[in-house]
Amino acid sequence: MTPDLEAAEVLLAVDELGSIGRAAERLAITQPAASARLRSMEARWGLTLVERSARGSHLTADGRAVAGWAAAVMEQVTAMNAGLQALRRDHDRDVRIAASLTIAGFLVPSWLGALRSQRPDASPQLAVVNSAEVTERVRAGAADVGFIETTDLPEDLATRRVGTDTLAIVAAPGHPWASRDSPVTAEELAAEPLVLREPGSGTRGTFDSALARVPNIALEAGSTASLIGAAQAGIGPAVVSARAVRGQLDRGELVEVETDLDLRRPLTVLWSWDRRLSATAEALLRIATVPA
Amino acid sequence: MTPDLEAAEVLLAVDELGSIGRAAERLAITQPAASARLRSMEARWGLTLVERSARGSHLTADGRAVAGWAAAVMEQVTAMNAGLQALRRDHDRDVRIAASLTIAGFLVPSWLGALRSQRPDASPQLAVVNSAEVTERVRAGAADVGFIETTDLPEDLATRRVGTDTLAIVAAPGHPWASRDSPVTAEELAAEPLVLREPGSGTRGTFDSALARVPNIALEAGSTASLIGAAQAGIGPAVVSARAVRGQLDRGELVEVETDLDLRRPLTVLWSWDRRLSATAEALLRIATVPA
DNA sequence: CACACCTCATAAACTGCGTCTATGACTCCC
DNA sequence: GGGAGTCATAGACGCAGTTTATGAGGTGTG
Repeated sequence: MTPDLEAAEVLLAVDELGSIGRAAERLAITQPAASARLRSMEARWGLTLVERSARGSHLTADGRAVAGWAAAVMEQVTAMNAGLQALRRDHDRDVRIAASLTIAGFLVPSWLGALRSQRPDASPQLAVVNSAEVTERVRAGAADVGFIETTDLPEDLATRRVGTDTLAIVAAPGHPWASRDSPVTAEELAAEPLVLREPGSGTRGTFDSALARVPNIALEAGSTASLIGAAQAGIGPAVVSARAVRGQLDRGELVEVETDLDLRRPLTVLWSWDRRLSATAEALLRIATVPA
Repeated sequence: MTPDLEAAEVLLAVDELGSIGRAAERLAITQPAASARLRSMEARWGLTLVERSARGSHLTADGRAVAGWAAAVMEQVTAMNAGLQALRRDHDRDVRIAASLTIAGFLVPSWLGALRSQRPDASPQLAVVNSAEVTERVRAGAADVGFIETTDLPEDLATRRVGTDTLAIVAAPGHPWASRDSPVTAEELAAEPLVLREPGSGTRGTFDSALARVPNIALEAGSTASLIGAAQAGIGPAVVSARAVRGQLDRGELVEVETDLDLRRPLTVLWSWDRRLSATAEALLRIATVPA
């Protein structure tokens, strides 16, 4: 089901280096091994991805398309690895990060990747907790920097805006709202049974205050994946971070429903005035607060 | 370097099914195998991802974060597989798709994934060629549907808007433009040596006509990856599809430069009036033209 | 024009990882 | 206290992918 990843790595290396042998060297395997990986991938799919010649190898048109997809895969894999590495409770860490689930899921791994390339020596530590707990940890010094997605910021901590998260209302393609032309109003939203995160989460807080009413609950769940699954299953429209459903929207598995409500919320980084940030923490801050 | 993918699959299945044994069943392996995969992943990273109990297993907080990242990875893998499958020159295919590189790279695989889930029997065939060639193939009947990203549409074919692609001007963080507050003007763009796609590509065509001048070339390359690499290396600002650099922007490896120019362009699907579309082709069309 | 140098492919042996079968320990619940 | 579920452990097996060693083909050069 999930093969070819090593082969895809070879493909990318060949694209960059122009030769199977040098690609092998880069990946620290022998040339026949690299060759075999490529050949088995080509055989599996019945495609010719690489044009071999006596003066090196270059990708075919198909190969270039596949390389593009492979790069996207590798990007996610790298992000996951960066996240995993940071999740490890380590001895000599450099930056202790606390982040809420949404930010940890969709932004932190990218930042960690960038941090790692800027400062290979850095060993960040990541804790994934809810927004309130993030604030608490930063205040207590258990985390050096914290990332939250709530609108009300603590007064006693240093804050800086790092971006915007937009909530999306998404419905299965068969849902009546999927084919509306007019935005859904707050009244309608309050009347419809919805699929929501649990109270206490930043996502839910944002939605509740934008709605200014008590929502009607079809299902409450703690993980984004569950919400998405429920919406797809037709249990009801779900309210989730737009970033989390980009794939499903592109694929037409879910449809975004327009609304009157302002569902944007600032993403904020927190740190304590009292403690000075390490150089690594400052670098992370700089990466995160890139001029959007 | 790229391990744990099978372990990540187990993790996702455990999250969904609540038990290692049932996860194993879903993945068509035995329970000890699934257990071993998980344990080796946990050992590798020094984390506890799954809380085992006599009444089943559920993810820890760390596990939930990892599962989110894993889902993103699997999504890309699925997209790549769908693309690979469609790339295969097949005998009994159902829809022959032609798409330009940008669309093939970032949208088609998602659509194919959705198509596959709607019509598991479908066997789409994908050709990745430039915009002019796409039109030609549809006209000649060598492709059933074509996707292009140029503004001038052929009069003799049926067309429908499927979305918008926005070009982004991106520069390395060290580049002077990276820290500007004012948009870059057409004059400035024309004066600066830029990293661009080759003439004839849809991307280049859009840029040239928006610029309405002859650009100054720092480097011309045929693949998006090369452009990105060149921009990161500081050879000059690059002009690429915004979708292609989302990761680099999030990670702060590149910075988007604001501009006066309108760099949006419609994405269009083409087909021939003469030939009737297969049911599968129609389904694909419906997926692609989801109400944005 | 021949030789050196690069490319990639082939062949055979080996290593080891991951899997399966079989079993056991534990917890919960009736 | 038995039964039904959970997951872990142990040992044997099989095979996939690797390495080393070699060969074949094209390119360029003195």
